[in-house]
Amino acid sequence: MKFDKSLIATLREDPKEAESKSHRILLRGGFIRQVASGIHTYLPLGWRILLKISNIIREEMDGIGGQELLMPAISPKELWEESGRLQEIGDDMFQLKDRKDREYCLCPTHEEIVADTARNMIRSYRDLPQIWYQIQTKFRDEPRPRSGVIRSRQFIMKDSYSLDCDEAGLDNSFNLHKRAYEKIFKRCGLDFVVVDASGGLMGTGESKEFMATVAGGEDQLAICRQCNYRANLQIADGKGEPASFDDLPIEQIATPEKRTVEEVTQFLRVSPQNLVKSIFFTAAGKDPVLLLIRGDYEISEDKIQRLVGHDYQPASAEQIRATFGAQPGYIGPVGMERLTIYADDLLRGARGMITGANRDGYHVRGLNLDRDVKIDKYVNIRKVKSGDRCPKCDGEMLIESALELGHIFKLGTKYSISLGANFLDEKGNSKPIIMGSYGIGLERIMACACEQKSDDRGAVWPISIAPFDIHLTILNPHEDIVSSTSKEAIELLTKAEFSVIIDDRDISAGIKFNDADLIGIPIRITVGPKGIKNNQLDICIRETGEIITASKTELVTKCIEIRDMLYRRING
RNA sequence: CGGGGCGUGGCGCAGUGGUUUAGCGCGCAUGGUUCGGGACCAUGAGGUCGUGGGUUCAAAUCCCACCGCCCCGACCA
Repeated sequence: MKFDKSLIATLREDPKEAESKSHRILLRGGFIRQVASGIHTYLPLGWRILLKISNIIREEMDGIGGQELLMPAISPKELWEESGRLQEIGDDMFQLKDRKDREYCLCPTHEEIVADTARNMIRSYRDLPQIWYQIQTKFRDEPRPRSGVIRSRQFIMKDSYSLDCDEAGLDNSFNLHKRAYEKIFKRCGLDFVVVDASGGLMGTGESKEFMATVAGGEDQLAICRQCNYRANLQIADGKGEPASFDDLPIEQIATPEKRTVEEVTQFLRVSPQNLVKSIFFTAAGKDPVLLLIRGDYEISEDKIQRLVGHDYQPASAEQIRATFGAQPGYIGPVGMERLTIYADDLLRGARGMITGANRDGYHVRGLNLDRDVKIDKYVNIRKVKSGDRCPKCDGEMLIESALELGHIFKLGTKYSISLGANFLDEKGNSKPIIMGSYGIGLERIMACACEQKSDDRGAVWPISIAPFDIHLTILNPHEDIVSSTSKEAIELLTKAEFSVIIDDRDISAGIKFNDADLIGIPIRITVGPKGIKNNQLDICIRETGEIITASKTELVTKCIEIRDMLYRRING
């Protein structure tokens, strides 16, 4: 492909809207173009990367017996009402009407369509197991798209779905996906870890996330320094140190305008460990719960929702005032026997604690959990913090920021039951199909490669997903000797099945080199009059900056060597 | 949804009530000189100053409303 005839517009300056590394590089290098918030055009260079990624994914999905199909991006609203997810997904769902006023959703994922297909096509245990997958555009009306392509409202996902007769079959499909995913991300040249994750709205079954460790990622992981325990911070468990203080009689103390843990600890000159935070959760039509946690920890909403249900949310200030007779910041468990109270297990037996007095401007001190409060249950509802001990091996836990590349879930029967996707087993009994669902964000792989592999000059694409293998930079293209040599080189390289982008623009060398660095093709070959005089072409490896010289006759062999070396570096 | 910021040729910006045709750098077009890490000269094209209303003799500039985009937070299969 010729550079000057292609739709590549590199920008000299960073576009002002781009903040994250990947967003800057993708915009500046002409890989993507933003059309609206969270909605992008993938320009030829970016699209070639996404196609390379798709091919790797296809190979590995086909390798585990996946069958590729394509479901519609648009679907009748009723399907989502049937599964109950219209309400769960809420405003994140893009919706539209046709000319007859019939209502549709733009699919954010496809469990409902899969279950609908299965209920019509799967009859017998003999039809199972199945793995269906597609590579398709998804829509989610994110409240805040960010970081370019990392959190967008329209994006490409490989989603697959497994259908099995029983749990053992699901385990098998799940493990097949786990291994395929490990191969996929490795082949894309990324550094990643597999962590325990929360099913969220997908269900409560086992789930694993494939996380790339990057600075400024959207998610946080708790990772043990010693063993292999690693989990999404939302669900991670850790051992903390219990803390207890002097046993004193309970008394009210004035804490005017001191609401937050920080304000109260400063005002009373105590440590955050000495405080008990009270968090009130409510759900429509259900009894509210009061949750207690020590001041030096944050609650994990995920753990709480697992405990009480996904419909529970933090209460509004009005609900808090109505129940406790005090403003948020001054509420506490004392005298609230009529409420269900769950306390974090680190608070078990704690004495001499400080908490809200259910009176504006006052806290109580000398709180003894065993003596002064009726705790219904002690459970772990806190987020791990750096320095906590690993639940498996007691090693030190670290918190790292990460980017979610893929997520695999054991759905079980959530969708097959709600949509009536059943099969007949050997004995002729009708049973719900056991499902799993498995997603990979394609643009996130592309962005992640930027985040992890680029340098201050621009992108450094892993050769497996690079838009081209070779960037041919032709200097002084009008000199006959240069043009004839470069023609020969192109012919040789093309014959050897390299994909080549050819830059013979009549502009200064520096621009061409800088563009090549920015675009980040793994191998750059320079053809110029100086080299030709010495019968040599320069081959530059983008990743290392290493320059290897080759004569025309050696060119192809050396490029093959370098390409193989770059692949070995990825695949080991 | 809360807080902050920004909308002026393709990109980055200046101009914040009164110099006739709204500037600058980059890019773009034409011609010429250059040519191994963002060269130079000359000429030229390109703008409803986000949108709508208002104030004024006069608005990119002041006021009001709306829209869009970015960042932090809330949220996030």
